[in-house]
Amino acid sequence: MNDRLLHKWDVDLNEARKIQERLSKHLVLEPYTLGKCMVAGIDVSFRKSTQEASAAIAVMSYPQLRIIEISIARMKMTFPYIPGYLAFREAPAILEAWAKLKTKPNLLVFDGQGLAHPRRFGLACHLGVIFDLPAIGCAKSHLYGDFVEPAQEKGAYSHIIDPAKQDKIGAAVRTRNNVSCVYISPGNHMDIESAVRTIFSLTHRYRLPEPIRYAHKYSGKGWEE
DNA sequence: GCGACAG
DNA sequence: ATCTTGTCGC
Repeated sequence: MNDRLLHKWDVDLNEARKIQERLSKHLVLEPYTLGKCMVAGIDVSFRKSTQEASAAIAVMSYPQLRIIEISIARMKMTFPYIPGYLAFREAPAILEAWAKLKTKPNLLVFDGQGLAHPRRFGLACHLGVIFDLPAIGCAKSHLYGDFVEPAQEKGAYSHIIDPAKQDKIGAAVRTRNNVSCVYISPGNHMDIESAVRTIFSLTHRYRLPEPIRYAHKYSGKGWEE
């Protein structure tokens, strides 16, 4: 964790944008090779009625993909959902769940965008930079950039292009036959091809990679009592 | 002004 | 994301 880059989350939109632009200078895009490690799936669910957020971090061993530890944290949410600023809504709960985690993972998979973002700094980049760990954004829907629909067969993918600079910022990926795409982009210490390759390695029977499936399952399980 | 818009 | 039952399709 790079404590020097921690900042307040209760800010206005102009300040939030400046924080994204400042922290994005710390992004490192580089090849990543998946090997024996601890991989974490991270997801947050909400309760509209109580204005509460529930973050879950599911740590799994790779390549066994067995659950090693689950950390859940609930808290009041303050920041609204604004496309392009998801980190300011979800990060506080994620950081609290992280603090309670015994097993610190060395690869992070987030339920949201990474580089495929208007300012190239989605949720996966923001927390990937703060944790200073390899991170991947794995979103269930598209936010920013142009792409052509990949073939329907598992394994097919096409690059997401930034309409501003015309360069690659991610990929629309078919993880199973005849399912909708997932949108993959680098978070930190990761390049596009490494991110796509890694997501395929973490995906088995379902559309979403295993760490994300478990994180989603447990984030919605923090409401009992 | 119009359409798009992670969770 | 959340609020919700049954229901269409492989």
